[in-house]
Amino acid sequence: MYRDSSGKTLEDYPRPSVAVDTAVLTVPPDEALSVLLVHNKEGWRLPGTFLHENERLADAVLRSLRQKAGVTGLAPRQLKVFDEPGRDDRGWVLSVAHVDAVPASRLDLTESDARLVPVDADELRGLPYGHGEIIEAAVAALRASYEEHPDPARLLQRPFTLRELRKLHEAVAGQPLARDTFRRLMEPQLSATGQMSTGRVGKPARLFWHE
Amino acid sequence: MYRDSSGKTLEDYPRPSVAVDTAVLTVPPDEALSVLLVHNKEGWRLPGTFLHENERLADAVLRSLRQKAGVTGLAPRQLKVFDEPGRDDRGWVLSVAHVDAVPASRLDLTESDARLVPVDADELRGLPYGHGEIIEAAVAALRASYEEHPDPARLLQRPFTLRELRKLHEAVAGQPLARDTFRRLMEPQLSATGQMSTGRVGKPARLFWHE
DNA sequence: CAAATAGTGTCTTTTAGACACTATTCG
DNA sequence: CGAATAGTGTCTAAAAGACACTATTTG
Repeated sequence: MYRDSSGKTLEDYPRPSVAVDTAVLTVPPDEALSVLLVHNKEGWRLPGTFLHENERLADAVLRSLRQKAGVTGLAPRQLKVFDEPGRDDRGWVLSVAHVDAVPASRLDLTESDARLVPVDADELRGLPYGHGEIIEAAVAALRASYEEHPDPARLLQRPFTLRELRKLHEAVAGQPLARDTFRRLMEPQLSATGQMSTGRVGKPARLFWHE
Repeated sequence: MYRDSSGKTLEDYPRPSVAVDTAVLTVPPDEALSVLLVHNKEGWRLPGTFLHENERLADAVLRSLRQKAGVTGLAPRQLKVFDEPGRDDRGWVLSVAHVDAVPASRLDLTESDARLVPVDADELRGLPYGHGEIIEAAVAALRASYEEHPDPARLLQRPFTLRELRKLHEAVAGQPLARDTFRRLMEPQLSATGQMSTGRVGKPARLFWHE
C-alpha cells in the first residue's frame, strides 16, 4: 500500500464518482443526422452510466449502450470531461463525454425507452447536465471526420454508389454538397468493386468499397 | 442524500482518484518549442496533482503550476483522460491530461526542480504514465491553433514585427515557413501600431498588435 | 420519349508557392 | 558600400467551383 509523506493512502482523500455519457449519432435512411436519447425518471437524456472499479471508460460506454440500445461493437471517442461542482445533485460527479456513430440498422429501439432525435431539434438545446453541449461537440467531431474521408465511422455497411455516399455526407454535414467536387475528392479514396447498382431509375452506377 | 434503487448512495460504490497532468509549452528566445518537466522521487515528469474535493480540473492544473513553476494566469485546455487500470501503482487513478502555453519569461525555474526540454528530445519518448503521449498531443494541439492565427496563446507579450511573429511560428511548427505566404496569411489579422522596430540591421519594420 | 441519374470534360476563379525587385538601415 | 532585412509586385501551379454535355436506365 502506497503512503504519501503524511502517511496517508490515496483512499484517505476524497474521490469523485466518475460517469460516462455518450452521444450516439446515426443517419436513418432518408433522414437527418440524429442522436440517441434514453428515458429515465427525470426525462430524456444521453445514455450513460457510472464507471465500475478498474473498468476502462470505453468499456463503461459499451456497457451502457449494450444495456440501453442493444448495440455492440462500437468505438467510442472521448470528447471532454464535465467537472462543474454541483452539476449533479447526487453528489460530486465527473462525467466524461463520448461520441460514437453507428448504422441505424444496428440500433434496437423496439423494446427500450430510447428514440432518435435529429441533431438540429430545438428539444436538444434544453437538455440538462450539459448534454446539449456534448451533442454539439459530437456533431462537430463527426463532421470533421467526414470532411476529408469517405466513411470513417463505417455507417455504410455494404458497397455503395457515389450518390449514396454523397447523400450520407449531406446528412452528416447538414447541407447539400456539389456533385462534381464531391466526386473529385472521394473517388481517389475508393475502390470499385466491379459491380453496378440496379433497380432504380437512371444509368446504373458503379459500386465502391474502401479499405 | 440521494439513494438508488438498492438504497445505496454514491459513496457506497468504489471511486477512482482523479489527477491532472499538464504539458506546459513555451518558446524560449531563439530556442525550440519546449515543455516543462519537474523532478520528483521517481524522475522527471509533467507537473500534476490530485484533484481536491469539489475543485475544478482547471483549478487543480493552475494550483499545480503555481506550486511547481511559479506561473499564474494560464488557461489550461483538456486533452484526454488516461484510464488504463494499473497505470499507477498507487492505486486506481484516472489522469486528465491538459495543455497550456506560456511566454518563457513568465516561468520561474530558478529555485525549483523544474526545467525546459525541447519537444523533439529523445528523452521525452520514454516518460512513464503516458506523459510522452500527452506531450505529442499537446504539441499537435498548439500547432493546430497557430496554423491559422497570429498568436492564440499570447506568447508574444508586446508589439512585434512580422519577422518576430514568423520566427515564433517556425518554432511552434518545428520547420521554416515561407516569408511571403506567411505575410499574406497573417497581415490581414493584425493591426499596425504605427511604431517601427529599431536597433537591428536592416530596414526598420512595422510593429503590429492583434485584438 | 421524358425524367432521372451517371460519368466526363472544360472553363473560370481562387489560392498557394516561388521568385524578383526596390527600399532602408547598420557596420 | 555590402549584408541584412522590409515591403511589394508578378508569374505560375494547384485547387475549388460552376457548368455543360453525353450516356444509360426506368416507366
